[in-house]
Amino acid sequence: MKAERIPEKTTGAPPGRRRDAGRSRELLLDAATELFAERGFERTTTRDIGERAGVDAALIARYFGGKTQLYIAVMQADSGDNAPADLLDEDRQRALLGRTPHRGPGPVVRAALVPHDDPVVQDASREQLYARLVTPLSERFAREGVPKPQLRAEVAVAAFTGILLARGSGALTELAAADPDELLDVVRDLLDAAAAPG
Amino acid sequence: MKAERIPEKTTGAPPGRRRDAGRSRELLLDAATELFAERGFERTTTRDIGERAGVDAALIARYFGGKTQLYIAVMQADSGDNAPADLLDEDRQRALLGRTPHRGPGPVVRAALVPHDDPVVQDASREQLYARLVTPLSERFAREGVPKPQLRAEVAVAAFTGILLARGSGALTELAAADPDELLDVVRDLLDAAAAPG
DNA sequence: CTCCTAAGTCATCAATTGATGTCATCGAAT
DNA sequence: ATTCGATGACATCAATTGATGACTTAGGAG
Repeated sequence: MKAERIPEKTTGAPPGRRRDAGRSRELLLDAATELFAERGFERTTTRDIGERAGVDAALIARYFGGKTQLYIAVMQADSGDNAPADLLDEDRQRALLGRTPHRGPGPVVRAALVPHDDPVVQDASREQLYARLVTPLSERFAREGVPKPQLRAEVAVAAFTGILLARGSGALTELAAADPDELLDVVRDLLDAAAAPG
Repeated sequence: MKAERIPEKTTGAPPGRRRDAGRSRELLLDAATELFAERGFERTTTRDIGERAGVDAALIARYFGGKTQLYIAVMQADSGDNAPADLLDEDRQRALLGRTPHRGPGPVVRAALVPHDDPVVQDASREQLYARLVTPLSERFAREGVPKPQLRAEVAVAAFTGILLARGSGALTELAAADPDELLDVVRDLLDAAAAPG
């Protein structure tokens, strides 16, 4: 699996050094991000991550401290580029729905439905989840005078996450295969309804 | 489920026989039903099941053939009392939402979001899922002239299952603690929206 | 009461998995 | 070229978990 045979020796800047801790770290982080999104934390083994990254799995412990801390690192990276997100914004919906058909929700969103063993991780992801999705939506509902803003926000997040998870799981065939824009129409109907009681 | 007592050695009375294969089988089945709903298949160990049932875990292999077949038995029992269910019916929603606060979806519904390792189990639960929930809803949509009936039905099931899962996971506090009837109002808004294209 | 089968208990196995330690090797600085 | 710290490969450990088989015992048949 050491297929990463990049330019042997280029100029001064070494983009393809055979030994590069930073690069190995990145490869592990990327592989873990994918696998955690596809299968979740429990069903992803460190050996799987190492194999997909093309890096020895033992380096997970060295560079991150362990599988759990690697998950936290993935979560932090995921949080980095996603600021507080309005779940009712169409662009945001499209971004969360994602382009890749066979991939579940990211670590933070996933935390809404699948609790984590380690309470530290659970609290951290929950905090992110509320900060980035639930609370903004709840405040928006409150601003608009929607009756039970907090509950409605949580229900909307749960429903949306369920759709993401189902799309990744493949159990619901048409949902898994649906074109993103086509799916977006239906999802918008659902989420708009959360904002419009009665 | 049957709320039978735990065997008491002191009573030599017939109803609490100390050795009763049928009873032990039932106890294991009930305990497994609870635990699978609470934690899902993977995170439930045979030892957990045995402990909650008050029965030696080794009997799982004897009476069911193994953990996987026990799951199938739970699924069959779950399918038994639930005929094809209209997800838009309020009583049905209430039944699926359940009374017990801290409990996730049953094995069949759960299969919509969490794929199973064993393809045999996956197919069986998927078949049940479609027969009992997706297809009836899809046909109803088609009957009512809703545009993309199949996709809308799958999205509705995914959203509803997400809510069930979130309620069981406890990550979304207000959703987990909400009164069933209160929650039902919000859920109805969502599901009705699936039937009414924007 | 005596037996004998079904029921239950227990020890243990094999596979998986996360983690750790050791050792070889690369590669940059001198 | 030499050296030495950083990097990675590999073997292995300990814990978990599903499963199996041998042994013990209850409890009804005769």
